[in-house]
Amino acid sequence: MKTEAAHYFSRELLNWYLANKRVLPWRMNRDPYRIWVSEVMLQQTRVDTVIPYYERFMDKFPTLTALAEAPEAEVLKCWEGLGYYSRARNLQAGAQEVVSRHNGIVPDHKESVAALRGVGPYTSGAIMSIAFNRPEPAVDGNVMRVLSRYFLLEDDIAKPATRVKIEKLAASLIPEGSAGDFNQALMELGALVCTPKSPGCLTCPVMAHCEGRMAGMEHTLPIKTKAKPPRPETRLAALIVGTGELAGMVLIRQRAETGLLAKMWELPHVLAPQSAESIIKPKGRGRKAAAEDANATATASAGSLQSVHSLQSDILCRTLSEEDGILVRPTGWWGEAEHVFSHIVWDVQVFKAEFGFFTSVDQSPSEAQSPMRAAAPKAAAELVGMLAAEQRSFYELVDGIPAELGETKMLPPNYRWIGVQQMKELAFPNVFLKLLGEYWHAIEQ
DNA sequence: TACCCGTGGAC
DNA sequence: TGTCCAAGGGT
Repeated sequence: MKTEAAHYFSRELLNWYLANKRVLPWRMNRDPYRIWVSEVMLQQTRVDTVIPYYERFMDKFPTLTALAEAPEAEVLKCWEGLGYYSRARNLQAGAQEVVSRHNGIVPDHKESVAALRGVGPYTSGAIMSIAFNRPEPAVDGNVMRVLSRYFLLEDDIAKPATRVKIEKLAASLIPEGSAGDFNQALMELGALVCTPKSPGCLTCPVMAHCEGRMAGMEHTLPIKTKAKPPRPETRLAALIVGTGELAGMVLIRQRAETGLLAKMWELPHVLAPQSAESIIKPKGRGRKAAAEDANATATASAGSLQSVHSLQSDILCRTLSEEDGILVRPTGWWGEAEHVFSHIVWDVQVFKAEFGFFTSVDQSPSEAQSPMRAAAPKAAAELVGMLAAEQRSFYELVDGIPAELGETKMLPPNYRWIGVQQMKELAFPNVFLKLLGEYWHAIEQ
């Protein structure tokens, strides 16, 4: 059953959309492949951000077959900077499924589309309605906000059950024969008028019967529980520069096939142990205050930030040898960068380092020669003490590596030396794109 | 269910 | 500067 208010809502919204819809590159036609790519890119991503990526992507992979047959690395490179990289790999996997299971034609069949990799309830509904005009709901954050306000729904939209409920409502509102336009109208209204912060009720085509607005609740709806704040992590990264024949090159590594930033390239880095992190970032304090603390502590003990950096670079090199089996020696602190994920915040401390062997025995740290040892903050003293013995033998090992072995034979399979040119071929997360960009720029001078 | 997955813009 | 959050899906 459909109430009078619902009829009014659907009609007015649809008319508004037809008169006000934006011109967007994925609205040129109703090619299911083009719709599909746009919907995946638009997941958790703004229209303005997506447009240039979409243009480049469709230019490079104009057809579903082209995408299915492309090297995965090229797809990932095309997605570089857009985030949520599993979307790119799942999209290609989905395209390959269409090739193998549906003769390369996106099926006009709800269950088949929904079964494709990376296609969930929203994307399935979007493809079915926009490309095939099938009366399926496509409920995203916009739709939940618009309908929560219009029908004064106080369900928590962060809960999956709420999306299911709103899907049923949205399905009941689809006007005969206009599923694609109506679903896009709901999202367009949410994006342009019924916005999260300051909804433009005065220009809203359905203001007259909006229950949320009539109750004065347009600013409090929708109800949404707050997300957990991201956990902070200090990452110790190595900018390992080549010497001799490898001068001008940098050592990078590729991440694992699953998980965070899967298959992306990066500077080698390790998680700073809690004990070391707490020296720099006392609990519950901001980074700035923490840095001042570190300064103050270090100054008081006649060491300075240098001592903290020395401790960190020792941990970095030791952990890198343990975890990846590569032997490097730090040559100094290089820089810092922040990287914010949905659930983690990285404070990346970058240390310059050299690979493999060292010719000068004088560079070998010892109790007497390492300023960091003598000057380490009290909190670090214990940790330094524990590490000292291992540390000495570690550097003795590093110093003993012959040059030719160090430079060529001892790279793990996921490690590569690159010059500035390979940056165009390999996909990096933004933080390493930025850091490496700064490095190439610096050595140009 | 509750996490895990990026990034940038707006306020 | 911090906070929210954007056309979500996978596990």
